Amino acid sequence: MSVTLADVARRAGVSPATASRALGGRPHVAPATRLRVHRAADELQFVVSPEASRLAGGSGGRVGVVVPHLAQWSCGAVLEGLEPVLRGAGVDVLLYGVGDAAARTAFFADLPARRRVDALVVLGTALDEHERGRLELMAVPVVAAAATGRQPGVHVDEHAAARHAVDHLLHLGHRRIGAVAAAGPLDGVLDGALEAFAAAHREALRGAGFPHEDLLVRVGRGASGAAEGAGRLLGLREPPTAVVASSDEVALGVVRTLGRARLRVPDDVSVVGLGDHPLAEAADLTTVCRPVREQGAEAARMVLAALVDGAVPPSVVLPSRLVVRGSTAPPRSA
Amino acid sequence: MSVTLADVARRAGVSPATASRALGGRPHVAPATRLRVHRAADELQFVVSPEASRLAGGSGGRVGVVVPHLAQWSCGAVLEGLEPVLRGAGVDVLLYGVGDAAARTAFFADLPARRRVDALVVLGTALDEHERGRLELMAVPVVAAAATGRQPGVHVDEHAAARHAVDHLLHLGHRRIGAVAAAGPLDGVLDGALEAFAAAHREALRGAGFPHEDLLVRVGRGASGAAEGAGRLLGLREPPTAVVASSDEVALGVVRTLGRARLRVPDDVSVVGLGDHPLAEAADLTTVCRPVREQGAEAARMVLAALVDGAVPPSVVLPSRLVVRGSTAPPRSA
DNA sequence: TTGAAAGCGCTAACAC
DNA sequence: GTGTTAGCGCTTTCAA
Repeated sequence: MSVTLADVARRAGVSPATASRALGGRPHVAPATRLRVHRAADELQFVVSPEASRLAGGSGGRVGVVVPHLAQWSCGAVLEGLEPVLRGAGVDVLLYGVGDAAARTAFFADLPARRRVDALVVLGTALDEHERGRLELMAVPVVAAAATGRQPGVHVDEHAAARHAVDHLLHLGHRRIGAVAAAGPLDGVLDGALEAFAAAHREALRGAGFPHEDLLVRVGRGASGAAEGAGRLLGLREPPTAVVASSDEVALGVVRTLGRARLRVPDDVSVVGLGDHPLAEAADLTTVCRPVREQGAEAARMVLAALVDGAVPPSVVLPSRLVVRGSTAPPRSA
Repeated sequence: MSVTLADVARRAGVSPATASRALGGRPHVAPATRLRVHRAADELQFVVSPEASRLAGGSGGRVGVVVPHLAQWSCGAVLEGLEPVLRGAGVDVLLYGVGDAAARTAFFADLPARRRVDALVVLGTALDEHERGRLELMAVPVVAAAATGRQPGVHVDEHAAARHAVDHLLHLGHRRIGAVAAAGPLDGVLDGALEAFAAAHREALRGAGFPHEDLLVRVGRGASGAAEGAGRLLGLREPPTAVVASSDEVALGVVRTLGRARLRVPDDVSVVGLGDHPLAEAADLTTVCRPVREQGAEAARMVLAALVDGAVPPSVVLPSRLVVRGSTAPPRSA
């Protein structure tokens, strides 16, 4: 079969216990012995059996990541930040997709992660009361990586992000700033984010003393939602000179609809997105960058800490940052 | 501590051995006994310890997924297809990111998956000789889910995909069809895909009897690459009336550059992408859809099969499909 | 059909 | 510093 620790010990001329200590980096091993053991392990291409190790009370952490929409770039980006930190600390990363409702229900009903992971990271999705209760049953630390939310974890201030966008347009001299709110990059799951978006738009305009009524349109997701939103804004008696969208995806849809109506961006209408989608640069879209990768890394650090003392560290809110590109300009009249 | 099998056995009034058989669905257990054991397990909320189970020779599959770029939507989509199939079969999915070169080298050097997984799925990346050798050392089935490639697994015919795109333009009446080849959605890792793209473009034009020299430009990745590509095509003595891009990302960059040059899509120039990016619909981009999700699901089925009989089933090539949207039209003169 | 016993490969006390 | 001993929680012969 496979090479075992006993093999290594024999070859190094020590007992399994010593070999274990040496390989595990634990104290009370003479440097020379440690070296011999390591050499033997290398020669034999030994790798510890995680099952045996854990069963015997060893460390070997594993964290489960609960992901709603893997194909969503932001989830991937968070994972991309998360994974190296975790793996660097020697912990395995288990994936649990809860994309459709059925899978989600099944996950929380069966808790397949039970006894398989030592901690959980929940990406970009708000848990309801019942789900939270189920997770508690696992008795492992849970950290969230999502939009502003009540669960302990790493969040991004969606309200501030939206404010950045609107403030940028106000700063450029726009007064009538439309807003298209559609299910965002996280696909309606960050419901809180949408509210924050609406509130930020209202506050910013009201604060500047400009009207905001009718300037926010709520639409369905996808290309059709964006098109509808742009259409409704355009149909206004006095159409806005600028538009903020609840996500870059929506923003791109708006740009396209504008183009169809023979309106140029940014000459005729400015558009700002939210999220700094990988394609935003190619599309030359002004947007607000959320530090998604960093969010993942930070969440990873939090679980790591939780793995040590069993308690989840205090929540963190990461800042977002305006990225000015070519889709915004001062209004025509200015 | 946790509820153990022994607890369940005691409560059901049987021996651990019987409880194990009953819970494991193995034969030689009286129906009544089986029922009692299951009931006891439910009442105690018992979940087997995977470590102990595996250590003792039980089943409990785990497959590792090696992913180059998690934030790339296509990787996420493949994962989204893969994960439910695997988890549905009761196997855990472990994530191994090999994004940057360092992580990649480290992965193949340390083989951290060794002894931790029973099979491996490699997403969208070609392995070199050495890497393949390292993987072999793990002595587990490996299936690829990538572009056309030599490794056994699930592939997509990149050549055919590019042909769909060019043929569509030819069909519309275009004769001068430019091609912008940049590191695609999988970021240069599918090197083979780029060659297939170039070859398909050349073949299609040559087959139709049209010139193709100078009509293919190879550029760097990112927005600047796309811009450069479009620029070079536009700078030709006789610029193309249509452009195919090696990915939707690049296509969008081309569209943007065209717009800056005051050229309308598709009125002045048609543009086709490759990949059916989630944003392609919002951007109204004609493209070729690769069945990424299905690719993941199929790969999952292959590993599942491999887990049973230890051998990887024969490779599969999935078809791609043209998706006509608003970025293509007959040429002006037509 | 069921139970008893023997490990799977490792780590953690506790002796030396 | 190092070896010895005793399990971790399960599955699996082998006997009953």
